[in-house]
Amino acid sequence: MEKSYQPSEIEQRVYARWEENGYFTPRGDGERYCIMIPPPNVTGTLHMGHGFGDTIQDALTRYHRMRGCRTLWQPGTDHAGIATQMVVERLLNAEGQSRRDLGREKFVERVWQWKEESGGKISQQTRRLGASVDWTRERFTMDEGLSAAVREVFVRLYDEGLIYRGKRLVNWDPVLHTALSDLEVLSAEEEGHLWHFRYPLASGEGHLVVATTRPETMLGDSGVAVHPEDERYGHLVGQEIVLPIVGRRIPIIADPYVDPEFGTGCVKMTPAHDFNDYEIGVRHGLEMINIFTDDATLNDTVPEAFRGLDRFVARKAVTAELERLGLLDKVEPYTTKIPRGDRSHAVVEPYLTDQWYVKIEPLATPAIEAVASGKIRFVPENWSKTYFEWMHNIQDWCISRQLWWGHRIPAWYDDDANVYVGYDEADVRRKYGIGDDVALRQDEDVLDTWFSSALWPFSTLGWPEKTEALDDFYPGNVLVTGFDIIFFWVARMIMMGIKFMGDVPFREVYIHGLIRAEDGQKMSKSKGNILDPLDLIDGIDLESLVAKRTSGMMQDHLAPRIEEDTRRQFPDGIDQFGADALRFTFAALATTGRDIRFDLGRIEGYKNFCNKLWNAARYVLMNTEGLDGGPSEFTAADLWIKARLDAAVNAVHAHFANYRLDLATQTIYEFTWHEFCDWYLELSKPVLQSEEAGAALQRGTRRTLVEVLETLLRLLHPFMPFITEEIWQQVADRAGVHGETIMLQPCPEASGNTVDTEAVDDIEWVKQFILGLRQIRGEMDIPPGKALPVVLQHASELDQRRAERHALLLTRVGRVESVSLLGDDEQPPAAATALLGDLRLLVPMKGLIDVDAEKARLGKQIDKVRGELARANGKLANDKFVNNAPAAVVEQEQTRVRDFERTIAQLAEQLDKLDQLA
RNA sequence: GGGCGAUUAGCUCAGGGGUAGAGCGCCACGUUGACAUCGUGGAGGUCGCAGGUUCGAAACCCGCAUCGCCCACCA
Repeated sequence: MEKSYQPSEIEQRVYARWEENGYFTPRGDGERYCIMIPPPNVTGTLHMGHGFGDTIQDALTRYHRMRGCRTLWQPGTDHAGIATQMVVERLLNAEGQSRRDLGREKFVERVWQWKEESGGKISQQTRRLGASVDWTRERFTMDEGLSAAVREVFVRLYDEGLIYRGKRLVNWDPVLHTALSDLEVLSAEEEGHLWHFRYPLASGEGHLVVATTRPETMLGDSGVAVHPEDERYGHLVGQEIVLPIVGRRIPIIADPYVDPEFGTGCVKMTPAHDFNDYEIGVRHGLEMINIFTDDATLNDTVPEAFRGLDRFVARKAVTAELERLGLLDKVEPYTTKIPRGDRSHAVVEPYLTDQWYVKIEPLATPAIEAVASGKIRFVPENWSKTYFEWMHNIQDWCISRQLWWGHRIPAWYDDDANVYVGYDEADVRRKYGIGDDVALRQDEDVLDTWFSSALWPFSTLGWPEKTEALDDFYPGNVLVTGFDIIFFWVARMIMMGIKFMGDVPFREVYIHGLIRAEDGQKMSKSKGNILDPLDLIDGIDLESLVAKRTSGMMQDHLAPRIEEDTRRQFPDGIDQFGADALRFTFAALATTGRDIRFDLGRIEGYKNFCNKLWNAARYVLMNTEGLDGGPSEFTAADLWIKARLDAAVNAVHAHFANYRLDLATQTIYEFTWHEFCDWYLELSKPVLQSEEAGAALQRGTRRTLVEVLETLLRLLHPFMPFITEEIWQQVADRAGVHGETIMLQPCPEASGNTVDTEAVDDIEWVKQFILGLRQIRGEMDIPPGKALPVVLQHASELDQRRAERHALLLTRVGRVESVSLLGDDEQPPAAATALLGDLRLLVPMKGLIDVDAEKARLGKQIDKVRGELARANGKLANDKFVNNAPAAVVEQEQTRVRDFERTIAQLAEQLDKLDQLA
């Protein structure tokens, strides 16, 4: 074995072997276990969020596979309609072309081509993480099979009246030229203005003042609303306004929506371009005047002078014109929420168009019930509140998008604009009895990407065909995802799963946090603070990192700043940490909080942990060569480490059951480093290296070394698959375990052996003994190599027996030169002291130890214990405590007081002795 | 406006009615036969603030402050 762990040499070779041998495919006839991967964008690259989610899912998958489950982790990718289309359009633009130049068919071909080019990338990156997904079942949301599922769902929902087409106000993205769902619109506060305009009354006498943040929309006004009980305006309701510039007569209406306290209490109504106005407009039969084109430039319904103007240009023009007319009352600075498309960042326009909708209420009701009844459990539980909050206020889902990349809507129109929905044109003709003489053309629109994602838990398993896979793996066990897509995806899968499979798509939803940069900022390209999981695995030099972070920037002016920050934060680039260290870090950070700051210190620490494990394995291998099956005897240390291992195994199982992977990793780390390496390996050395220990004892220790290591590797494997496989291949045979791969070995279970408490207590005693000496050594500046004579005072029979029995350990590990007993009537020598209960360890000074230093040390210890004693005594002096606290607690407190007093007495006595010496 | 969360060691975070924890960092010492990617010892905290419940609160309850997120939204 290499002297240190070199991940790069191992990982890719090991993964290739797993994949070639088909280890990721479900096997056996154990209980079913299934996780559906949240499909990443097919043209995307792996980011920290994927790394995190994949790590959690892989740990769960490997754990259950090792527990004997017939396990499927279903992989695949999403066509990501808007995102992908935008990327390809940008590529085209760089070539000086637009998608319109190409035409729909050519463009879609081009996207497929791009998908083929880049589509494998994220899958390759997922492999680098060690993800044990079943690649043979990899799916893509636009595969033929999944597309069939989409059509099936659409047709069935339509036939049931749960999908309808309607002309309504939608969120329109004037840059991408498509409708968006409510979820794809992000509102943020931006600074603007509030304009107050005078609208003259048609009677010729006076005016009303209305306020608006969007002056240009006044060209589409079809009313002015006041509150019904507003006495200032009551007499005007029913009268008319002459809309300035346009000259249209529009009514003054009364509607309770209006807040009389705000502004003047008069609101201009633009029902075709504002969601609230639309509602009111519908109630009052106001005219819906669409003043925009698809680009959000003014159309021909407005006065000629304004036609063709962009909305923001029009805003200035309208304001100027009203001012010229003397109708501008005032302008105030005003901060308001501006809705923008989540992809294009263009200001979204409420726009009247024909779109397809899913009638959501009938689907939402059982989906709410599924969570309320506990059929689906959120982890952490809190997220169910978020889910309910949204589901109770859910609106019909706009599913049509005016894009070219996606699932084309299976609807056809005849020349009279009648709609027919079916699987394909032939089906439509059959279904509706339409002859070949009638021309049909298919709807131009595609479906929202999330429509196909919503079917993922069953479409990937072959639905609507009745497949074995569906029987096997629906419903899945757990969905692992970030909270940002609970609405987009989780809720919709639940609705569709219940609707079409008659059962929920998964039993549990594990929601994890967002990975943030070290300073708590969101990682983003424009901030230049992105960490690429692959760079953490492979390492990257500074120049490459700078180039990567500053290239392809949307805003070039940020580049120098990013370069500077990057050079400061990573003067030497990023080290190679390996996939195991990265995964372990993710798992260790998977706490219940919302966001996770990625800490480079942690990954470095866990890389060291890999190295620690590697070297522990080297030690074990060096010492177990030629281990035979002869008779074995076990030392107390052997029995102790097995008991500790059992405890760790049990804890890890419990933590998995609660999805507390952070605690699971912590348990393993603690056991591996601080029990197995720090103590057991050290305690094994005297046995293996000593001539006195018999062959049987040595064999027992060697056997224990290799068996504990082999078990530990299996326990750790879900988190660190590569290094554990690599070591296991060399260790397994010696441990008497045979198999092709650690992946398919059983997960460790506690041995079920009753704990040998005598052995465990002995070793704890030995540890305390050695720790006491080390403390003296450390604080007294005694060279660690210097063997110390130790005098035992107040040694019980048990102490004496232990000292004899474990003399070898004390000598070799504790560097004890000799152990002698002090008789009750003997004067103790001047010595440094450590306490082990009643037992006093004395290290005679003999010029070794500085008296003043030891006095200072004892004084410090006494102070510390006195503080504790005072507190405990305070409690016991309190009658209320003594009378009310449980007896066990009181008793415990009394015991502590006795211990403290004894300790202080012993230390004080020792201090006295040193004082007399002076 | 409604909802959710956070506030614990220098940093990143666990914990949770009865003794304040980890990793990293820091200080000192160390070429001990796995490992200097290491070992040994050490320093370091009034658990955001103020009330309440309790014999006992860092933990439970109420309020406040600061930070963050989600949803809705007054033109």
